[in-house]
Amino acid sequence: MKLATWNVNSIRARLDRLCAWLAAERPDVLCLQETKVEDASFPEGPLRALGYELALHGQRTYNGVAILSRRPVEDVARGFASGPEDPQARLLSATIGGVRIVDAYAPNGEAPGTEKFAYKLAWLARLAEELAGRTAGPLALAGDLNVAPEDADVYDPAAFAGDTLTDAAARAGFAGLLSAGLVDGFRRMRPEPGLYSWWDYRQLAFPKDHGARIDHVLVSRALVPSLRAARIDRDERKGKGASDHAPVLVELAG
DNA sequence: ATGACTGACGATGTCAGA
Repeated sequence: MKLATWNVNSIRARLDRLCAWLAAERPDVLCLQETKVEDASFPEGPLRALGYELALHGQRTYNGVAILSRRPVEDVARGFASGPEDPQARLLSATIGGVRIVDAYAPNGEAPGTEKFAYKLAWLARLAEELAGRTAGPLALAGDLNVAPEDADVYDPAAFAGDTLTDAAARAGFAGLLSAGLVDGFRRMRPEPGLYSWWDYRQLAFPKDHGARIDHVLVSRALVPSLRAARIDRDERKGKGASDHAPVLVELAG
C-alpha cells in the first residue's frame, strides 16, 4: 500500500495540481488536510474519475480533511469517537485494506501561551488517548500534526526557538502519540536530517530550504515490519500554485 | 530558477496559516 499525506491548503485551489500528481503517483491512499470546503462543494468528480473513493469531513473556509482511496473504504468515522464534538473538522478515520487509516490535521497553535496553543495540546492529547485503544492492530496515522518532533526536523533549531512547531509541550504532545503505541514510520525509514515537508510561503523559505518536517505518517507496531520506503515529494512545493506543504509518502508491504 | 506569502470571504480589508 502506497500511503500519502498532503496538506493541500484548499482543495479547490489545488485541484489541477492534485489531479496531475495523483495520475502520476497513483497512491493507494491519500490523506488530505486543509481542504477548506463543505462536503457538498467538494470537487468529487475529477477525483472519482481518477479511480478514487472519497471520505469527507469538511467545513467552510478553515480546516477540513478527506481520505482518497483506490481500494474500498469501510467504517468511516468523522471527528473523535467519544466525548464532546470538535467544532473544527480535523479528524477522519476509515478502514482500508484491513488498516485503520486516521487522517489528522492538528491545530497549528499559533504560539505557546495562547488559547489556540492550549487547544492544540488538548487536541493532541485527546487523539493519543483515543488511538491508544486501537494501536494493538494495524493502524496508520497520517497528517499534518503541526509538530517538528526533533531538532533535526527543522532547518535551524535557533530560528524556531519559541515556535509553536518546536515547543517542548507540543513535542510532548507528539511523544504522547508514540506512547500510545505508534512509531514514526517515515523517520524509521529515513533517519537522515534535512527532510522537510513544509516551507513558509514568505522570505524565499523554499529556495533557501528553510523547512520543517511537520507532516507525518505514524504506524502501529503491527505495521512496522511492513514498512518498505518513505519519501517527500519536494517537487510539489515548486513553482506557482503550490501548497506550502509537500506530499509525504510511505510504502507498506501488502 | 525551487524566487521575495496564499486562500477564503466577499472585498478594496481581515483572518488564519506555521
